[in-house]
Amino acid sequence: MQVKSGMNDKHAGLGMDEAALTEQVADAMKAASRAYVEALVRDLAVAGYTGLTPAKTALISRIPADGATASALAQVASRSKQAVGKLVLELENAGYVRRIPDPDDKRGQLAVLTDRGRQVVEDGVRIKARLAMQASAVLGEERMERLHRDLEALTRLLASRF
Amino acid sequence: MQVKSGMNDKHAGLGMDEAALTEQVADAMKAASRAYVEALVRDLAVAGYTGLTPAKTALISRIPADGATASALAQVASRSKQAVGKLVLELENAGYVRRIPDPDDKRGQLAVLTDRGRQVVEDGVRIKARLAMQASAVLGEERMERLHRDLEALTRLLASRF
DNA sequence: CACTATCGTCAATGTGGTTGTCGATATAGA
DNA sequence: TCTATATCGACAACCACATTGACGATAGTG
Repeated sequence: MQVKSGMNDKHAGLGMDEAALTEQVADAMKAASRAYVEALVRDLAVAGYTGLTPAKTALISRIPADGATASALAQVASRSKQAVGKLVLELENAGYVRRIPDPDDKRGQLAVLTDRGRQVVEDGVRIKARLAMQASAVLGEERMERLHRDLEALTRLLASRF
Repeated sequence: MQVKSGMNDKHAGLGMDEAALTEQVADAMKAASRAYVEALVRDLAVAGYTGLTPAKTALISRIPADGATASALAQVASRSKQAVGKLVLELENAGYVRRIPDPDDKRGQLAVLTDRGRQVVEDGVRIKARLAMQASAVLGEERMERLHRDLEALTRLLASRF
């Protein structure tokens, strides 16, 4: 926004530091998001739920009780149909999901949770709640919310800067 | 930490919200870090530097003026030698890097920047500085620093919780 | 009935990474 | 000096995650 003004010289000494700062922050964002997902997957593995990956855990938690088509899941998960189809297949092989013919559409399959699938989703919610409590214990809720807001503000800035 | 106490009922109404919060924050962290890297790569592409990807931009900025071996780069970039070797090869094909025999070690190759490679690193620094300025204009430096600290605190929490 | 949109799948590709293996060279120890 | 052992970079295989394009089959609309 203030980029138009030619006051580059003023920041000459700080330019490097500021650049390093944002890049470090970007690295920190990536590290933190990875750490979160890995903690979730690891805790699930500890609880006995094997064969899960970050992408699969993210997808399975979005399967409603009455099932969903791959296309519907693709929409809510912002993924391609192909990507979802593959993940659903792997979730089926791992025993968390069963695919049944869609009674309303002979083209489609309905992905429904197995008993084990329902269990992993339930335990996933518990694990996420525990992670949230631990995070709040360290930062506090207010700080978590500000973190969330600031991250979204940065995302908006960086994305809409086309 | 407070997980031992059995006061789950007390948070019954908030449990879901808190869980959703951290997951949303994790998504926000991922989105923001992606947006940053994509902004960088896109700005470089606009500046005429094609054939670059996030991983390549991250690596090329770590190549010192006098060059480095793949193994040395692997260490500073926390990647495997193979991953670095592949990226260096692609950077060479794109014209940003040249590999010369290491005078001190007949086994190794030295990756050195070409003129174009030096240019892309320089312009990358400028682009990062601009991104940092824009970010500071939105959040302010203090808020950026707090963001950084909080992200690192969360990463520590999630990683050392094994 | 014909046309078009959508269903899920196949194939190919891209990006970013891993482990294991291997010949060649470095280097330290007996 | 000779012999282990460590390291260099490369090859192959593989994994995770995602994309686009094409396709047959079915749905739905005019």
